[in-house]
Amino acid sequence: MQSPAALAALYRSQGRKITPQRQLLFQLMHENDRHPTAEALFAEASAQMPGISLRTVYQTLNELAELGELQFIDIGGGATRFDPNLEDHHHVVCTDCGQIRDVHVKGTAALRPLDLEDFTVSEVGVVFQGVCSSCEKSRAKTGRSAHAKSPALQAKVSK
Amino acid sequence: MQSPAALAALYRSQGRKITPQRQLLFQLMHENDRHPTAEALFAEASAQMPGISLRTVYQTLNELAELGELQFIDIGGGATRFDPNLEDHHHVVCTDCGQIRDVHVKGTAALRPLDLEDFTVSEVGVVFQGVCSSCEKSRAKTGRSAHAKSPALQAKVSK
DNA sequence: TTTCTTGTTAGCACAAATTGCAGATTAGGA
DNA sequence: TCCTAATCTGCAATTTGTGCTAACAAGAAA
Repeated sequence: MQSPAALAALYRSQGRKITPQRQLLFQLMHENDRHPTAEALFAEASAQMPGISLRTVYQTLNELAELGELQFIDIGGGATRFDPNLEDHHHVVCTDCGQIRDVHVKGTAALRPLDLEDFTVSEVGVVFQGVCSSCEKSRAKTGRSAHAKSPALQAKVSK
Repeated sequence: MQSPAALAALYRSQGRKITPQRQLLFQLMHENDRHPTAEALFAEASAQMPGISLRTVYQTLNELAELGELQFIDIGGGATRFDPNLEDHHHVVCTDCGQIRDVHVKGTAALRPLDLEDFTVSEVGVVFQGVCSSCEKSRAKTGRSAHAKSPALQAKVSK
């Protein structure tokens, strides 16, 4: 996603208005690598602008996605997450805490769908699942099984 | 997912009961490669067993997932989809009609997360996005842009 | 075959995430 | 400053899925 200033220019060039709400959301999403949900972003925004509407957050996120300034990420767990990172990258999900991290991946160009006919592929997405180090630690302590998943991801992790 | 007969045996061995509802759902999911949503499966089941409850469909799908007999797939578009294919495979999504197809992929073992520390990866999932041949055709006819997405996937396709 | 116990089902209420709508508000040009 | 179209807010509605419970029915035991 571009800088707040660049986005403002883009918006103006399209006859869209620059409102305080949009400016705030531009700031909050710019270089945000936490993959927030709409609700999470709403919470952050509310702290700085009490009274801002959740509806406005959804609206703005949808606009930015239409403009190609951010991506939706759906990896199960209920809510859609938003990713302003426009580089060619992929995701790692901790099956314990639900945290999502960006990763660059080597070798995606060599991926070959073996039995795919009559289909024009335009994009490839890779999702790694595993356990982050902090969950690994708390797991060792509590002696939890490697298959125990966080409530957030329980039976929701997809391949 | 195992055959309906094998599943019945598995269920019995665990003290679970074999009900007509379960038998029907076992049949409908066995070797089903359409990746249905719970609602879609409910519709199919209702045709053969009027009165079956959507609640029962959800319940049975969750059971089968707990038993490791099927996977959940979340690729955006709202509803979770179910996949009884237990082979090591991946998915292709048509961004136009939302159809999901199974594919085997060569080269996944060579995928290397480049900037990933403190994380133990246990699984890798690959999703290809593109356009299936039938959508390609109807697209040529109507002259639709390559970015027009189906309502089902509109602004919901994740990487 | 009848009985009994316990797992299941159906159905509805409820919850979470997201969108539709409409009236009140405001950015930004005239 | 004024005007108008774009935007925002708040709420209703929608979609997807789960919690709960009374009615029901497998399947073991008698």
